[in-house]
Amino acid sequence: MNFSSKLLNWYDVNKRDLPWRNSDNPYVIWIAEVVFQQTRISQGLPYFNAFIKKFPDVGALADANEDEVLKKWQGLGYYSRARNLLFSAKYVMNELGGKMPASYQEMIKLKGVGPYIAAEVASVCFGEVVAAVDGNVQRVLARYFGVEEAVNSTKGMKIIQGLANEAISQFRPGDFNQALMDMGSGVCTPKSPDCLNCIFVNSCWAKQHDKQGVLPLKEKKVKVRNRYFNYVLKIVNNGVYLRKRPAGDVWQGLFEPRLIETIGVRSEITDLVVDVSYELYSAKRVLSHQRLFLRFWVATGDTFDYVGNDYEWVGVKDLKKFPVTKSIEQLFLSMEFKSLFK
DNA sequence: GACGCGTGGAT
DNA sequence: TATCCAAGCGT
Repeated sequence: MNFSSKLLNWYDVNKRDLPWRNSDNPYVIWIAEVVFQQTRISQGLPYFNAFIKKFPDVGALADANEDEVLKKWQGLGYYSRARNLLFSAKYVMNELGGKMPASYQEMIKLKGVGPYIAAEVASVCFGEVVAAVDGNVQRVLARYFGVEEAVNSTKGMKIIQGLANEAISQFRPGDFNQALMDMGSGVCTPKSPDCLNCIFVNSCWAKQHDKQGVLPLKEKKVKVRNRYFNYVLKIVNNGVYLRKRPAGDVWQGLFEPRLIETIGVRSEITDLVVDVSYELYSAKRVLSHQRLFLRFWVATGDTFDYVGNDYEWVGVKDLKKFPVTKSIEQLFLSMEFKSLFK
């Protein structure tokens, strides 16, 4: 039995029961693929469900404004995904007469849809024989076929794509793609793969050569940038003002208290922010591409120019009210100030 | 092709 | 605690 048939037999018994698995609605599959881009199932699942509930079809999404969409995305990360979804939904309504694309070539024209998502939607929804190569597929194929080229290099990606194109089922391309993903997610995992329970234990190149802990090879890391964020809280009418973060930076379009960014950890912040009652909390938060050092302050009195004119402040009616208690600390600890807007 | 983009779980 | 990294894509 060939690779594809064996894989599909395994999938028929072991496929995961996920909310979008029994759907061939391209809108639903599209949303799912975007939500779970670089994101674990456990982390994205509640967001996917809430998003589909709030925006059940492409028309509903297109009718939303950016704040509404971002609100459903808050806490998930990679916020340009949400903005691209909205942009593309409007594109579908305005340019495609409200009808979702019906092919790989049409799908990939959507902003935020690349080769992987286009192939996934096309194979699952339209039965197109196109291999969807993501991190899972890279790993499974690199190990099974013994690809020793770095999978994130151009050469390595072409090799993997070629192997996937050869292996894909002509009859069940969508199931094939999802089966490889389930295999990579549950059996052929990045660390300590479950080789003894793998159907390919006797034919996997990496297993035969004891290289399953080494493959797939990857090239270098991205560098991390340090930044220092000093948040200054001033309680006004039992609420705190938030601003919308500007374009071209982290947390774009989300809300935050008054921010003073410094070059390093600076004690002069007390010179900038006069009449500070106390430093509420000091912490650092590590992102994958930036290391943010966050410090929180509480300002009292009128000497601190809280309502600056350098950015858009939110109206008083939208303020979340809370007393100056430890709850603020917990609010910041959990970064929930991003979710103040209900 | 290189770089930027977010969060939370695992080790 | 520090590091890695998980269903990619846009610029």
